[in-house]
Amino acid sequence: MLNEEMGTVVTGNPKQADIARLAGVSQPMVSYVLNGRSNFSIPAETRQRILESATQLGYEPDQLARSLRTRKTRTLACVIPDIANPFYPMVERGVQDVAESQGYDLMVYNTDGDEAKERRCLKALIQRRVDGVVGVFFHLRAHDLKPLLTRGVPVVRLEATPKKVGSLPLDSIFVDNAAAAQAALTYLLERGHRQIGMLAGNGGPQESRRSGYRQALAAHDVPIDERLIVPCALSVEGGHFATREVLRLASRPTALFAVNDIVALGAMEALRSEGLRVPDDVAVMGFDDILMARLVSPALSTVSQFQERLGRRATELLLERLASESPIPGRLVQMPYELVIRGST
Amino acid sequence: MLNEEMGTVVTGNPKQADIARLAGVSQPMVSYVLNGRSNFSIPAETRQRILESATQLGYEPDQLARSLRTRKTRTLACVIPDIANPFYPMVERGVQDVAESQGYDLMVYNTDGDEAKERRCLKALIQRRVDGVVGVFFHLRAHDLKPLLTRGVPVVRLEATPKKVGSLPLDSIFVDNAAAAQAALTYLLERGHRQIGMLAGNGGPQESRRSGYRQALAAHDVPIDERLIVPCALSVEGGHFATREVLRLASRPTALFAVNDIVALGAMEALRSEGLRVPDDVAVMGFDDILMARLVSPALSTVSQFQERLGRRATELLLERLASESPIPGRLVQMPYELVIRGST
DNA sequence: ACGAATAAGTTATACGAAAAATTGTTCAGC
DNA sequence: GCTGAACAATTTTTCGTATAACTTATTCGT
Repeated sequence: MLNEEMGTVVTGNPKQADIARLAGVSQPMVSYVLNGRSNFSIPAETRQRILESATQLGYEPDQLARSLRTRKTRTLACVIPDIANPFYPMVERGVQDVAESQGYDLMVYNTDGDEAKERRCLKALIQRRVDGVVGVFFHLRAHDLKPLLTRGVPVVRLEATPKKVGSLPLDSIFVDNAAAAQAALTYLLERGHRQIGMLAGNGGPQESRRSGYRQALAAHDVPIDERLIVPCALSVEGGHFATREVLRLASRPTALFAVNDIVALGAMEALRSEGLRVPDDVAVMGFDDILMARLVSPALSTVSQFQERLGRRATELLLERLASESPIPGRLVQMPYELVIRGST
Repeated sequence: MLNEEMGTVVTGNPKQADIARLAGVSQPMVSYVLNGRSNFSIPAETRQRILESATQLGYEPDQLARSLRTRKTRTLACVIPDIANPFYPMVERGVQDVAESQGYDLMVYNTDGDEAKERRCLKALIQRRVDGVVGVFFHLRAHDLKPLLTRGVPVVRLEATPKKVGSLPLDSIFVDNAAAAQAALTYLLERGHRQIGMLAGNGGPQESRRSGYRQALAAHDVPIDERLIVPCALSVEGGHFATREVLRLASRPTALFAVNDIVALGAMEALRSEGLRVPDDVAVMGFDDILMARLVSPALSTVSQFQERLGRRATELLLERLASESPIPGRLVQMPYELVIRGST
């Protein structure tokens, strides 16, 4: 298309300068009108002319340029280990919905709980100048997040245990995993189980859940048989395999507590393939309450963490900081869990 | 901290200009060294001085400024209906992995298959100057994507039917859902089923699957009983409810074909609650092969679309365009499906 | 010894929008 | 008639980086 003034061909996107030329005003005038924030009045006729030129050219503002100038990207980041882990989609959805409601877009990073990836991700967050971060970090501690925090980027961590708070813009939102695991175990103990296997790996919230397991047994004066605590990969196959292991023991357990629902499903699969009935021969308890839990049969007893609410609340904390002018000291927010008893126990 | 030259307080992030001052060179020199792309040589000593100054100040490049200048954001967008739908996490993961391997970060948008949200999303993609988009669009057609495409932003659509290709940078990658549904139905027909119910709603790929259902019946000269085609919401509850409906019919089906696995699981739930055995009383066939499918018992027969591969391949197509200097005409790529027979049929 | 080529920089400008500073003009008040 | 608000709009500067274009010595071939 041709520009009437000079006959030059206009490549690329129309910008405010193009609108200005067409409307016969200056570029800043266009900016003022389009953003509606000028401390002085603009004649309705001029305003109209500018708006019309804008639509005529099909103008779309360049967020990059705007962000560079304003130092705000209207972008949040959601850092999680793995979106393919059924626990996280609902978390992300919660984050997304709250972010979107306030006009923020979302970047998503999968770290696989890998330290190198977490660090790479951190660097990307800094360089991209995201406005805020909600994330699950298995390796990065408050100290590692400092480069972000001191640059004024608030972070909300999703945690499994209470964390110390400081003055940096770092909040922690947590479900007390140890207490939740203890509640689950207590239920099994009260149902009369004494030989209870635990399937868990290392890292992340698994430690807290295992310690909840220990505390519950101790509280009921049940001696802890270390052989019943079986290391296990966080997958269906991991649960399957670990269950076969534990069934070989002379002191075969009457109940299994899996570190999460995926592992629990693997356990149920293994039990079924061994011809054992759930819950009559072996009871199974999971953790997380993913969608699948209520759909298997028998339906899986588990501990719900209300993942979507977790994501929503975390993002609310973040947005609160972004809205507030005065600095807010670090906060620690506890979120509820709920023991969900179904057919598997 | 103080700047030695003027005693001014340095707020904000260190920038190249700060490094330059510290190293006693000009800002462009810093840019040249840090990016390693100068057509002229730089003495090792100067280079060293600059690099040291950079690390000393804890410099992190500003992607915003860089993107504004280079017109590249190294950002891809992944547009999907709902990450909480178990079909999509693996797609996203595939996209993410390929994107990451080439140094691209990912923005994720959930549209809920809602037209207004799809349009809002489109606007955001334009304004943010993402480098490319892979997405599932239920409402936006090629024409609607033009604002993106003419601005040079390539798009890869995930589809359920073959699409026309043009000269714009728009690719379609599809699994022939009609053929896949037909294959699933053919299997049921060959197993002797004649009364086969279909649970499906409207929109998206559901139309293709329903038409595959019709074609298969027609090909086997089985008259189509419209009452067996039950409208159904895309959820476990939807499947449950629709199944109860279909069981009320005088001509009760001996098999059910659900439009996706979630609905199929709802159907199995309903059948179980009615005291019917799967597959002996009623066989159930799903679609998608989500993780859950193989974990329920009986395990669900279904049609796999290899979601992760879908996401990976789509992103590869996108990156191919971004890497290529010469324009590439629109492409249409067919991806395989696979009938997965398990215990439910 | 001369011009050309090279080394090692510097200066200037663009990217697009927003914010700050500046220039005119009009008009009220004295 | 003059000062100074009030207004209307313009011009300039800024954000941080990349890159083209230009400068100044120094070296080198002939």
